[in-house]
Amino acid sequence: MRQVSITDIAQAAGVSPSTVSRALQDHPRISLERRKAIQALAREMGYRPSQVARSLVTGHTRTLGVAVTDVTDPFVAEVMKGAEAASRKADYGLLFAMSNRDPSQEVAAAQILLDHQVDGMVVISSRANARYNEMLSGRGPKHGSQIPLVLVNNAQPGPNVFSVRMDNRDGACQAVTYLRELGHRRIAFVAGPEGGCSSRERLEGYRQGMAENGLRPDLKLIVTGGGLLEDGPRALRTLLDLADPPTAVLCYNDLAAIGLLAAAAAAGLHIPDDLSVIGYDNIPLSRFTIPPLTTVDQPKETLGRLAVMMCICALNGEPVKDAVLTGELIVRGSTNLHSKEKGPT
Amino acid sequence: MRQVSITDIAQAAGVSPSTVSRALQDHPRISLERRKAIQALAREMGYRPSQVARSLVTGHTRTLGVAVTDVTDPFVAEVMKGAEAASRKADYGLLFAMSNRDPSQEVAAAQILLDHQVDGMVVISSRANARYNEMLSGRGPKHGSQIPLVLVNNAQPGPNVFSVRMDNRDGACQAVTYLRELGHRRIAFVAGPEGGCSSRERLEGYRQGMAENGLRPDLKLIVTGGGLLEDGPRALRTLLDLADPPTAVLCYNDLAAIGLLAAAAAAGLHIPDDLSVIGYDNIPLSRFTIPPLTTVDQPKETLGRLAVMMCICALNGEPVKDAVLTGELIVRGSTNLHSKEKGPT
DNA sequence: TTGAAAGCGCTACCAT
DNA sequence: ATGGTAGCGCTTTCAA
Repeated sequence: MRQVSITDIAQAAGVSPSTVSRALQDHPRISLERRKAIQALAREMGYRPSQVARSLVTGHTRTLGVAVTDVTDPFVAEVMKGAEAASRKADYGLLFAMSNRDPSQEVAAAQILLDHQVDGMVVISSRANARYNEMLSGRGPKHGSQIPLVLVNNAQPGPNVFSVRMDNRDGACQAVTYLRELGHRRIAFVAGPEGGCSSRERLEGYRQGMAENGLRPDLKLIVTGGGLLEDGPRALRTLLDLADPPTAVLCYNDLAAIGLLAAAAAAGLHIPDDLSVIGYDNIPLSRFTIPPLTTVDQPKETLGRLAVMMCICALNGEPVKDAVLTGELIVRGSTNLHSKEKGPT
Repeated sequence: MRQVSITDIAQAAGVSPSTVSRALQDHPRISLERRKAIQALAREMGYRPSQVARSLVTGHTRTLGVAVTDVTDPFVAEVMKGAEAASRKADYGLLFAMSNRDPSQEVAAAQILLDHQVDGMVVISSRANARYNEMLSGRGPKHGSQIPLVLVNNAQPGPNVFSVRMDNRDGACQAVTYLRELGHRRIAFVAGPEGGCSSRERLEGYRQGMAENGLRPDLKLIVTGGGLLEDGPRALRTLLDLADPPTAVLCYNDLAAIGLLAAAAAAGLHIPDDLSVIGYDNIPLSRFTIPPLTTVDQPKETLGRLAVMMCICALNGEPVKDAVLTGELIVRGSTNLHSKEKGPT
C-alpha cells in the first residue's frame, strides 16, 4: 500500500475525488458538513497532500530559492535566519544554494534552484551580475515573464527583480563622522570584495564622510580586502607600514574588523588608545570582541524577512516596492578620542 | 507560449515524446544518431526538464532536507556548507529549515521539509527526540518504510536512521589531559545545551579525563550553559565566585569560550596567565580571538558532506554504516602552564 | 529502434 | 453542492 491519496479518501467517504479536493482546500462550494467530515477522515487516514502532484497542475511549487555566497559569513547566516522564518510562516519551502564566493559557482548554484522550479528566488550578498537576468528570463508561468528575484544588498535593474538594501553610503558616512567628532583626521578604510555593490557604496560613504568633514582624502588610507577575517591582519600591516599611519580605521565588515583587532593585539597595539576601529554589520559576535566593537548595525533578519515577503508579494501579483533601510551606528569600546585630543584625566 | 516541453521537442523533431524522453536520459535503446540530434535540438530550444512532472512519476524529488537548530551558529553553518556542496555535486536540491533552538519549532521545521516531499533528510545538532521517528514513519516509496534520516552529532536508533558523529568523549578527554600536562588541577567545564547528545558526551569526556588524570571531581567546577556567546560571561562569573576558582576551563564550544574570553578581558583577567581556556569546534573565528583559542577541531564540512552522502547511499539502497570521527586538539594561545609550575624566565 | 497509451496525484472546468 | 473528465509533463510498460 502506498501513501494515502485523495482518491483513497474519496472511496472511503463515498464521494468523488473532486469533492475531497474541494473539502481539503476549503473551497466555498461545498457543504460545511461534508467538508468537516472529509477533513476529519483525511486526518484520520493520515493523508498528506502531494505537493508534487499539486505543483504539476498549479504550476507553482510553493518553494523559494535562496542563493548565498557563503553561509559561514555571520551576516549571511543572520539574513538567512530571517528568510527562513518568513518563508516557513508563509508555508513556503526554502531551497538553499551556495556559491562559495565564486562567481562561476554562482551560476551553478542558481541553476539548481531553477531546476527545482522554485517560484522565486532571493540572492544574498552576491556580486550578482547581469547573468541572473538572462538565466531567469523565460522562467515563470507566462512566457516572456520570469520568476521574481529579490536581491539583498545588491540592486540591479530588471523586469521582476527587486531589491532590499541598506543605505550603505549613509552608514559609512555616519561612522566617519563619528570618528571625526572623536578628533580623528587620518581615517583609513578597509574595503570589501571587489565588484560588490555594498563594497562600493560603503567606500563612497567613506569618501563622502571624509569630504563632508573636511578631511583630506588619501588614497594610501584605502586598502583592499574581501570582507574576510584574514583581511584584517593584512590590512593592519599595510596601514602600519605607512609613513603617516591612521589613527582610526573603518572596516568593510565586522569580520575584517575582528581580524584586525586580533592582529593589533598580536602587534602589541592597544585598541582603542592606539587605534580606533569600526566594523560594519553588528554581527552577534561584535559584542564579544576585545574590546567590544563599535559598528554599523544592519537589521539582518529584517533584510531576509523582507526579501522573502517581497518575493511572495510579487508572486501574488501584488505591487512591490524596493526597500532601502538605514543602519545605525552602535558605539562600543573599540573607538576612542584621538589621543592628541585627550585631556588629562 | 509556455516553457518548452518534451512534446514540443517531439513535434519539432518529428518523433514521439517517448523517443525524446529516452534520448534525453541516454536510454540504451535508441540510435546514437537520433539521440545526439534530439539532445542538440533540446538544448537549442532551451528545454528544461520539469522536475515536478518527473517527480510525480518517479516518486522521488531529488531533494534532501536539512533541519538545523540555528544557522547562526558557526559550527552549524560550516556543516551546512559541506552538506550543500555534497548535495549540489550529486545534483540534489537542499531544502532548508531551522528551529531556532526551539524543540516545538523543530517539528514544524521538519514538517515543512516532509510536506515538500524530500527524499531524505539530515538533522544538524538537534536534541532530536524520538519524535522524528514517528513523524517519518510511513513516509517513503514503500509503505512501512520511511525516508532515510541522518543525524549529525546525535545518534538515535531507528529504522533507516543513521548518524555521523564525533567522538566527543575523546575530544573532551584530550583537552583535559592536555591541561593536566600543563599543570592544571582545578579544571572547570562549561556545559552545553541540556538534552543535547554532544553536551552529554563532552561532559562525560571531561569527567573521564579528570578521573584518568587523577583529578578530584568537583561538582562546583561544572557550570551550566547553552553553547551561546552569552554563556561565557555567566560561566566566568560563577567560576570566579568560587571559594577555590579553577585555573583552567574547558568550554562546550568555541562560542561559549569566546564569550568567556571577552568577560575575562573586561574583568581584567589575563588569559592564559590567569586562566587557561579551551573551546570546542575550531570555528574559523577561533584563530582570531585574543588570545587565539586552543580548541578541539571538528571536521565540520566533512560532517556535512558525509551526512548527505550517507543519505544518498541509503536512497540508492546501498549499505550505510554510521560514521564516527575523532577530533584533534589544536593548541593556540589561550592555554598556558599553570602559574605555580612556571619556572623563572 | 520507435510509437501509443497509461498513469503518477492532483486541480479545475463543465456539467448537472 | 457534487460528479465526471481532462490534463499538468513526464516515464514506462507494451506493441509494433
